[in-house]
Amino acid sequence: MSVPAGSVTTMRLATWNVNSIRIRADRVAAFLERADIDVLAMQETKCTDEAFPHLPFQLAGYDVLTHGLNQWNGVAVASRVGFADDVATVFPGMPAWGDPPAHEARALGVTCAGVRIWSLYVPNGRVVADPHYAYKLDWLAALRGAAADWLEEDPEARIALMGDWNIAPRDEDVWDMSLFDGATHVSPPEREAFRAFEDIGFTEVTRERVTQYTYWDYQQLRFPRNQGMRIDFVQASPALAASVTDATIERNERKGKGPSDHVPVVVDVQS
DNA sequence: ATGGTAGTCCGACTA
Repeated sequence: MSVPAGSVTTMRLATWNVNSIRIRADRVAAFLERADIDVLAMQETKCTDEAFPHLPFQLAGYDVLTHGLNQWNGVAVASRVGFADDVATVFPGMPAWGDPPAHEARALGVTCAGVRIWSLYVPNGRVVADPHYAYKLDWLAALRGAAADWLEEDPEARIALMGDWNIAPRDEDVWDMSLFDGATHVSPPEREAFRAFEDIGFTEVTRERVTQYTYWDYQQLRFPRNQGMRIDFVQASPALAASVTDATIERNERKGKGPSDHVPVVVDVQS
């Protein structure tokens, strides 16, 4: 980014659950170019670091840092403004899962042009009675604790917690609340876990700027009927939230051949 | 029409 000193420039950040990057790399790279994105946080890449398709991103002018262990989960960040060397694949206190317990590939922290980006794939939870649900709440509580510590260390830090939160924080974030009675994504404890980021100073910066679902199930003609959910969000630290100028949800990316079931969420920030 | 969608690695799991 070569600009005259003193001029105001903006940086476009985006997050997108790509639901397998190997079958969608060309489509994702084309979106980055078309939408003029500087940094993209991806979730559900569903591939190992070795298998990640870097070429389409390189051709579009992006470098990609990846964190994938197997065919499940997987996160990555593509940047055309570079990366600092402070890369993290877990946040402090992040819960492990499984037997033997291990950290899943659900978080990737990188710094791009002074913004600390966390690409996050919050555990789904499945059903309220499932151990995955408790894991989800533990994971969110640990993330909040870590984020509070980062802000305590540096109150001016520009931090973006962006990704697939697997939570619909408000009733209007699902098309029919009666169908979600007793389900995950809308339960009070999940909603409180999401809201509680406010208490440590974070602001969800897309809500006040755009109204749109971010996810439509592949089944039951959910997209043509606009029966979706809003579950992808950007929680910004105070310094970053203050520099946000716009936000969009790229609904058109759900159309056409071979879409992800999620669409990109874009945030413009002053650099 | 007793299925239904789409991804992974290849009958089952995840979302």
